[in-house]
Amino acid sequence: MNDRPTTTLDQVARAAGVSPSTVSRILNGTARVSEAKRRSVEEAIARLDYRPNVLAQGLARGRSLTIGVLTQDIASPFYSESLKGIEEALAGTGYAPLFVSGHWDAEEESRKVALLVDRRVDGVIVLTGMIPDDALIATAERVPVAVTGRTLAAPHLISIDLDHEAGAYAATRYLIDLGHTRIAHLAGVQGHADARARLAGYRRALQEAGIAEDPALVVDGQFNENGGLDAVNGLLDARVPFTAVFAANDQSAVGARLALYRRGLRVPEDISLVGFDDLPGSLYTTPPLTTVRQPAHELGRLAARVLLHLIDNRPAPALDLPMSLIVRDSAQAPA
Amino acid sequence: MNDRPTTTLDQVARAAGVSPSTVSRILNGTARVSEAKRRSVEEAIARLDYRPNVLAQGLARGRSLTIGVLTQDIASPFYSESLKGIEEALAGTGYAPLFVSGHWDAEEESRKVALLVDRRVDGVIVLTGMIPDDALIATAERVPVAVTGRTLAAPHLISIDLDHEAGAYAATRYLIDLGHTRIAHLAGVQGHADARARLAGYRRALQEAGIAEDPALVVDGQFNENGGLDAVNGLLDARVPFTAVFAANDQSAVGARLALYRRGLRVPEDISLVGFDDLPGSLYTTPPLTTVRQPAHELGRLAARVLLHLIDNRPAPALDLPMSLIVRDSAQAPA
DNA sequence: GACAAGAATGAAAGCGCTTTCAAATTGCGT
DNA sequence: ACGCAATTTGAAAGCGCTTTCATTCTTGTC
Repeated sequence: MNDRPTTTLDQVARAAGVSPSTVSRILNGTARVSEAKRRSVEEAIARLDYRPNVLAQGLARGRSLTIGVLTQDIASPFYSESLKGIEEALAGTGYAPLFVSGHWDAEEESRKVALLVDRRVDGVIVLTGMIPDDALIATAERVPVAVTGRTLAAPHLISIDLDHEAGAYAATRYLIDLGHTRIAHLAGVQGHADARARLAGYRRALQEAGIAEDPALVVDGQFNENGGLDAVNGLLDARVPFTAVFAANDQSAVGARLALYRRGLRVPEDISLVGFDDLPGSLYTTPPLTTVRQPAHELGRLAARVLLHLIDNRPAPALDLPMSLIVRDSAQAPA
Repeated sequence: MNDRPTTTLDQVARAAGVSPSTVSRILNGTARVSEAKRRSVEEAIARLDYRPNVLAQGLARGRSLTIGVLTQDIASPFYSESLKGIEEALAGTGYAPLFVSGHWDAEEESRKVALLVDRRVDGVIVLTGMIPDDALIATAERVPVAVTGRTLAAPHLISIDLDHEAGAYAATRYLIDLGHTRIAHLAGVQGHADARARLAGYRRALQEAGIAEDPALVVDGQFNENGGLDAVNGLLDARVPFTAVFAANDQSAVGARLALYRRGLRVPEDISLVGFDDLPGSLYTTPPLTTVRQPAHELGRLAARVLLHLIDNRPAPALDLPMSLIVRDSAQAPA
């Protein structure tokens, strides 16, 4: 660019015949100012179309009015709901969210968090992720942090976790109560905490029902469509008998559903299917998917609110968010 | 926060026994510096764990290294692909994207653009939207703008548009070539330019094929799942005969598909279905959706690249991106 | 009507960095 | 060994705003 006719606070001050301090005071309501000057300044602001430079304000005040948000994939149907929740919670507070993606890579996540810190964000929200606890605790020494998907306590750090184990238990239990005993599980990404917890819930439900776990029934679903597709194909090819599948997330459930469709297996008449997450789209799959609802949107909202409280040292609001089974049409009693 | 032990460039300079200018020069490679000082400064930086304050840099240089991105809904499956493309194109350039959402409201879009300008972003990308052309041209006077979804020419403003009419024509033509003559169209949001263009393409294909347009066949699909669902239900309830539906976007196609499923109508055996957009999920619907591919990801990438070129006055790269019909399994010749 | 207390205002320093400008250093030719 | 140009370096002035501190102007009080 070449031509940028930005008008500054000094110009406004001069135009209004007052000092810069006065203009600043009026802008921020920092102190009482005589009606006459106020009017004259406001007039000058309007006339010159003056807009404060947020960067300069940030530098002077030592706060950027920006919240850094580390997500894994900005296009992930699940996390983007949380982003939306964050955006919503921040709307009207003056803070703007700065989103960065870690792509499920601890290294990259660390780099991105560093980027946020370099930009002097006033707080950081970490939506799950593989970044180690210590790294998080360390950044919490420089800037308040709110993290989801793990339980962790440290100064200037607050964590919000949901009970994935319980959610998975409820889903599996539901299938068992329907009469299923051969329930396949499409497990999530190895090493991912949520994946582990969901598997554990699946196991506990089986165990409580006195159903011996068949290792052949738990296969890798990768948390994505293609993984679910491959997993079910594998099961079918290996002729492992099953009447239901509990997918570790909706995306792999959708993949599973397609695999079944291709083999001419009907859902839920031949095979019952239950997912996890309750993505917006899961309401419109054929048939609509029975799934465990994760309040992604609320989670984002809550994380943002909690962080704001942390930033100005107010006591944090309540932190519990429920998981709930949403019964739709993709599961029924086995034939 | 209370304790923030940020180390500054001055401290580094003092620790290394040089002037701040020298440190700055080393940091930015702005000028040659003796090997000895360089080493000493680098050592000090490492020892103090110094990280430049990007805000301060921005203020001093007059550029924030931030690109503002106006999208409509950060959780939209379509636009988030573009966001990802933008993120990708910006990675490694030093620029970070600042995403804001306009929610398809001209007013809100304007406010959000203002917010971006106040934050002194170095450029703005507008992903479609309802904000009027003049408003865009006006902001282009303060900061370079790249806008998609419309054709517009102005200083410091570049637009990238795709040929929606042609895409819709191709989709409709495909159905006609398959032998369909009763083709319903689930139109997009009223007043939305893309919606209009797609409707026009549908009409042109019909016309060229000598098929008289039946007004009863074009219904409002609202660009979303529920709209598609309602639209098809309406069609079915009104007993309007049709053998195929061309939805103005994939989301409404998914809704349509569910409506058909609920009525026991098979896709594609009974009704053929074609969408528009090629969302990531459309590959996994049952059956996989035949649709017009919009290169959302590439569009984002291109917009970002073009903007970067605009920012430093380099000639812009080529701007054409193709729409293409992706044939999958949701359409076939009528029974 | 004089004086202390309070309110409104401005001067100036500073936030952390870049960059111009001038001074100090170096190298080189002769 | 000397002078000049080419380098390297530092001082200092911003970038646009906030905020402390001191000053001036009002009030209210006796």
